Amino acid sequence: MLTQILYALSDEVRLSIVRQLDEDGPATCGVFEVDRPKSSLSHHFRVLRESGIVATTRQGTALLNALRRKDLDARFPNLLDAVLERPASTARKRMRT
Amino acid sequence: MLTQILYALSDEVRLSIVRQLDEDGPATCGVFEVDRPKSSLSHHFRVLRESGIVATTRQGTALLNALRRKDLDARFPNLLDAVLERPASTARKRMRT
DNA sequence: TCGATTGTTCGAATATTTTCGTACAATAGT
DNA sequence: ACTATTGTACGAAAATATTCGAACAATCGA
Repeated sequence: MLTQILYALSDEVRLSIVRQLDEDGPATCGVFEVDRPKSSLSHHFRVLRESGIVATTRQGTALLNALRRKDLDARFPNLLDAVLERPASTARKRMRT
Repeated sequence: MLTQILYALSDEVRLSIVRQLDEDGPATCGVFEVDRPKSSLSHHFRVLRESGIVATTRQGTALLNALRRKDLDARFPNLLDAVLERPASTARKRMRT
């Protein structure tokens, strides 16, 4: 649901997580530069997961979080790019750095 | 602030107001098809106003609300169109339609 | 000025979110 | 099996938002 996505993105902590995921690619919860205890972070990741913005998969003992860019772009074209203040993506492929 | 805009748009009542403003143009508070008492509506309009999404001007005894499309597009390109699920406006003049 | 129209403001109840400590669960390595 | 590493789940307190009735304010027309 759109409002659920907008709500998830309307929090500075969660938005900063999404920005970092967009810039650096999938990452485990621990690496995020957010000044919060892990139980708080876990809550924010849950909100991101339940709104469909992030997908989480287990990677050994850690959990890897990835931005669901394709799903989001398919359902709400340009929304993620607009929120991330990037030019609208024209289905262009990202290159490895 | 971006999060403030996203928050304002993350409520069904406010989003429906924004959609109606987008489709029908500026309107007074009374005309909106929202099942809420006026004090509740007033609250939602305040949130929309304070986030910079809507501008309100007095028009006789009523208040006219207008979507601040230009300001929004200037500061957060494509955001409003993406939220309204419309194709991104190119804001470019074209010879062909 | 009176009365009708249109919204805002106030205040308090309700609901929802955020926060964070503690306990718990899953996995990996030794 | 034991231990360390990563997160989740729970629960309760604090912070925010929503809701709505009632009172108030601004404007207009007669």
